[in-house]
Order: sequence, then C-alpha cells, then structure tokens
Amino acid sequence: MSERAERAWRPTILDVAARAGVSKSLVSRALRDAPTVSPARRAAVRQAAEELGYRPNAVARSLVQRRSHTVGVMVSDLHNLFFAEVLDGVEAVAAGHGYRVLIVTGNRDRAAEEQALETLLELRTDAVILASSRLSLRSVAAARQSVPVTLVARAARVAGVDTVTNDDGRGARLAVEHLASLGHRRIALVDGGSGPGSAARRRGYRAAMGALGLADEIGVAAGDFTDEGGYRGARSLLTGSSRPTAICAGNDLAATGVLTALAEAGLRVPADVSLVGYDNTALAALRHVSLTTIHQPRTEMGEAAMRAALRRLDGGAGRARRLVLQPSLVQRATTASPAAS
Amino acid sequence: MSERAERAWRPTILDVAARAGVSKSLVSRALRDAPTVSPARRAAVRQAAEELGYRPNAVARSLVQRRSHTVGVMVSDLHNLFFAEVLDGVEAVAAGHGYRVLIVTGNRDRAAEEQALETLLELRTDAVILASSRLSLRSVAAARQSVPVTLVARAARVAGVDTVTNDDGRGARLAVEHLASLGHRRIALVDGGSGPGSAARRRGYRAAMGALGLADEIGVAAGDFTDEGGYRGARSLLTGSSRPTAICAGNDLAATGVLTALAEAGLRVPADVSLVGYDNTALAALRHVSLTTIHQPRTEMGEAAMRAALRRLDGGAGRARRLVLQPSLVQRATTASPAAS
DNA sequence: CGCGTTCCTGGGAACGTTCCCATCGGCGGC
DNA sequence: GCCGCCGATGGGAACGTTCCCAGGAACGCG
Repeated sequence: MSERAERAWRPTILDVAARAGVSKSLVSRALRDAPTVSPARRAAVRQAAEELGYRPNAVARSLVQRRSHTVGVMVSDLHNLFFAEVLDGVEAVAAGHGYRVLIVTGNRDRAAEEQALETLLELRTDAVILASSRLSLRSVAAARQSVPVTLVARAARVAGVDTVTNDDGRGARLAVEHLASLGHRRIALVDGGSGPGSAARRRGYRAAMGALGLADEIGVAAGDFTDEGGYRGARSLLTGSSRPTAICAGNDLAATGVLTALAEAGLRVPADVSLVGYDNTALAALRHVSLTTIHQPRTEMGEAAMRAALRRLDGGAGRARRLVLQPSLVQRATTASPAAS
Repeated sequence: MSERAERAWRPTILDVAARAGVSKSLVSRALRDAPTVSPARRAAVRQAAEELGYRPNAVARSLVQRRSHTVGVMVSDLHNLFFAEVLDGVEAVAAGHGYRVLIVTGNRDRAAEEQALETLLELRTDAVILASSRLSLRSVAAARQSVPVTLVARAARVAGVDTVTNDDGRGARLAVEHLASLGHRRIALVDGGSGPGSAARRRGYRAAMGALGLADEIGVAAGDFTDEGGYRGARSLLTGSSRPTAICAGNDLAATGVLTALAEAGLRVPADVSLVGYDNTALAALRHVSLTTIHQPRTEMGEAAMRAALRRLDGGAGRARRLVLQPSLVQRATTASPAAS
C-alpha cells in the first residue's frame, strides 16, 4: 500500500485549480455545471479533478451556503421494521428533490434520542423528521426553533410541527367489522398497553363494538407490543368463562404471542378462534404465520413526512398540518367464520 | 407562532460573545470546558448560550478541525434486522469513544449504495463502515484513499480495508453436528443460493457431512434467503424418494418457508423432521416459531468493526486485518431425535 | 515596591467552499 | 471604427468555528 492510502490527504479545490491552470472560482463553477464556463476549460477541470480523485467537501459547502441539502431522520428503533418502510418513503421523495437522507437512532432510549436529535441539529440538516420518538415535547419545540420538524407516527401537538399518522381508531374498527361480518360476536382485544397508537386502537375497538350492538361482548386483556405481551393477554382471555371466538391483537408481534397461547390451549386458528393483527409487517406475510392484519401505509407515511418537510423548506409557513392516513384490512389465513356450534 | 419559529435564525458564537460581553474565543473555550476560563466568565457564557438557545455549528467545527467526530455507516438494507444489531454494536463502541454515528442506506441497489457512500465521503466522516454492501471493490478501494474503511459481513480483500465476518463454514458444521448428535443421518440442506455467506455454508455442510461419514446422505436443494425460497427448497426435498429426517435452512427466513412446506405435507416438527435455521434473528426466537438456529454474533461484529475503525483513527496503519467471529448453536423447539421408526 | 510568573483574555488566521463583483477581451451595430 | 455589451475569468469576502499567539492583570516573593 502506498503512503497515500495510509495518511488521508484530500485534494481541495485549489489543488484542482492549480493542476488545471485556472482559478478556484472556475473550478467551482465547472464542477457544478454552472453556465458561464467555456467547454475547453470545463473539460480541463473535469480531467484534473478526476486525476486527483477530488471530491467536493460538503462541510465547507454547507458552511458557506448555510444549507446542507440534507434531511435528518431520527428513528427510535431500527429493530422495528416499521421504520424501514417509513424510511423507504422518505428516501424516495428526498432523492427526487435532490436531498440526501441521514439517519440517526436512539435505540429505544430517551436520552439517546435527545442526543441523536442534538447531533442532527448541530449538523445543520435542512430539516428533521422524527419517527415515533419518545422525545419530550419541549425538545421537539426547541428543535422547531431552528429547523422544520415533522413527526411521524406520533400525533403530538407542537406549534409549527407537522405530523403524519395513521388512523388507529379506524384500523381497529376495520378489524372488528371484518370479524363481525364473518359472524363473530365475542370479539376480544389484546391491548397494546402504553405503546404508541394503542390508546386510539382501544377506543376504536370499543366504539366499533358498540356501534355493532356488541357492547356487552367487549373484552380487553392487558398486553403490550411484544410477542410475550400478546401471549399473556391471550392466556388471560382463555381462562375466562366464555372464551372469545375472535381476537384483535395490539400489533402483529403480539399476534404471534396470541398464536402461541392458542396452540398451547389446543385451539385451532381459524377454526376455533380467529385472529387479526395490526401493522401488516413482513412477519404477518410469512406463510407460516399468514396473519390477517391491518395494513398501515408506512411508505406513504414516509413520503408524506418528506413532502411536509419540503413544503416548509420551500418557505411554507403557517400552522402545523396534521395528516392522517387511512389503514386497510389485509385478509389472510387467520380469520374465518366461527365454527357452527 | 412567533416569527422566530418560522424563519430559522440561529445564534452564532458571536451572538453569545456579545451577550456575555466577552470574546468569541472565550465563548469557544468556555463551552468546551477548556481549562483556562475563570468560573465567573464560564457561568456568564453558559447563561448567555442558554438564553439564546445557542447550539454549536458542527459544520464549522468540522471544517476547522478537519475532523467530524463522526463515523458513517452504510447499510445495504434496513429491512434486514441483521443490520440493526450490527448497528447496536457500532453505536455502543462509538458512544464510548466520543464518536457519533451517521447511517445511510442503499436500499439493496448498487447505484444507490455508491451514492450513499459518496455522501459519507463528501460529508467527511472520520471513518466509514460498510455493512454487507454490494459496492464494487473499486469504489471501496477509492474510498480507502481518503478515509479508514471497514467491511462487515463481507470478506472482500481490499488493500488497507479491515473486514469483520462470521465463520459461515463453521456455523454450518455446528448445525450438522448437532443434528448428527441427535441421531440424524439423512440431513439435507436448503441452500441460500447466491446470498452472502451461502457458498461458505454449503461448503461447511458438505465437509461436516463427509467428516461424519455421511457423505452418501448429502442432499442439497436449491433455495434462497427468503421465505419463498425455503418453501421451494423444502418441497423439492419432500418429493424425493427418501425424505430427510432433518433439514438445515440457509437462514431463519428460509426456515419459516421450510416450516410451511412441512406443515402442508402433514409432517410434524420436530417429531417427523428436525429443522435448523441460521442467524438467530428475532424471528427464530418467537415462540410460535421457536427455531433451533445458528447464532451470528452480530452485535459483536458491529463492535469489532467500530474498534477496527478506531484503531485506524488512532493512527493504526499497516495491512488489513480480517477478523472472523465464531457462530454458536441455539437450541429451541425444532430439533429432536428422529422418531424411532 | 519592582519584577517575574502564572492565569486569563482577545485578536487574527485558517479550514474549503460559494458568491458577488470587477476586469478583460472580443464582437456587433451604427 | 468607436462604443457598448456580453461572455469568460479571477480575486476577495464570507460562512462559524478552533487554534495559536500576544498582551495584560494579578499575585507572590525578595
């Protein structure tokens, strides 16, 4: 290996200028395809840059332009595939508008999230998208003082902060209505606890049951957004006197826990009990699981978040916009009419 | 909303200096806890900064210091949970050494990956970690010219580029030995096709079978690293004359496909057929799946990658180091002795 | 009380760009 | 053929920090 590879020497615009025999200004313009550069010079500059392996310094550029052409996305948990798809949407829109996407993560930890947000702000990304963060509203509001902020999958109200969420109440209603239309009446909910959106899903479940005249059949078991939580919730439902013929789980992961509990109890799905998840993650689509579930338009949520950021970046001011996207039901193998008993 | 929130005005060190009645130099030192600042001034500066909502500009700092205290990680696919855990390791070590981690992604697309790497290089991150990238070796080598580069989960040999991988051959051997120790002889492999590591796993499988005197029982079915691929591979194994009593899948995802095929064929797991996956993803740990699998030390791989980067950052030169970590077997519910038939 | 030393403090340069403006030819029109 | 204009080019300032260095205040000691 040459010495060059060991010590990081990086050519600057001045090196290119010297090699091409022109001024730094001309190099700058030539490399950015600015109009007033003669073809001959342009070629010479290109070649010199190529030979030197020159790469523009985005740091210096950001400093002088006072913008980075970059949006920062803080994701609370990369272990949750939900965010990967949100990011797909963000990146698709960003790329189409000449923005680069930088991702930071807070690993399910409040302090780490605050730190990650701080990193983005110090880096002076042009906008910040916060995906389902646990950040204090104070921090969010503070961030909004210096940069456009969009919240995804969190409905908090902060002045000037746009939000993009999914209609959790409606999603829960879809699940209940689907099961009712199959003929179920004893439809129980394994709750998501304090997870984001779970309160709205619970309300939606209750409202839908009431609207269908099934208020007496309402049954909510405590759970959370994990495999284990779903398992516990289902166990408690199964020990009751009148076991439900259908269960709505807080999310897909919890639904797999429900599946485990049902299997242990010797109950077949969907012959004995029907099951609906929430999120339509890749997990639900696995044939071994093949879970009927509520689809959240995650990619669209990411797209919408990025578009909201772009609107602010283009000078769009005014009050916060709160976009609520609609979920839909995806039927797979875990729901059917109750056994004619 | 105040006008302030709409237009992004950001105080600079000069604003803080003016408010505190000191020079910019002093502000700089005070805020960085440099030694030679009197307590009174330090407090005054702190307060002024606080009141203004001052946040240091990392861009300007990077420019003058010629380092960013940041490492960039390019991840080829955030939909693959493997990377989330690698990132856990990277972040843990980075945080312990005062480095921030910036993530970019190439969404399984070569061109996008090249672009993402370019972003990192232009941003002048102090080091770059490439997680299982599809990047051309030319690009990797070019990047190495200006910054320390570490490859994770890809064993390519590039001058000066450290690599951290897992011993796939040994992992496959562990799976085979486990099954053989349970009494299995007809142990088949559902292959991972051209996926990373799958060639080494195939070789490991063959070698282990041979070493155990089971060369005649070798059976490899074409598959890939997806649910669907595992399903197809298992189907072809089950239509053969002598069906295997045990199957090794290319990875955990493929193993769920195998589970589906086995269920469809009316075979019980592990009573009729035992199954071993690879990766030990969260999927394998779900009780509904409860898959015996080969654990890859992903977090450790991330840690090792970051440590390798730190070593280069501290001036460590010399030839590339290639670290190979050892996998281990995690026994769950999908393996047992073959039915005494 | 003077002098040297130790703390503090402030000014200026530098980092690598972009942008504005001035300059310099050359060319076309009257 | 002169004047004005336009296209091409270069020089300098600015972006917001950090770092180096010079200078000043305070203090101790003889």
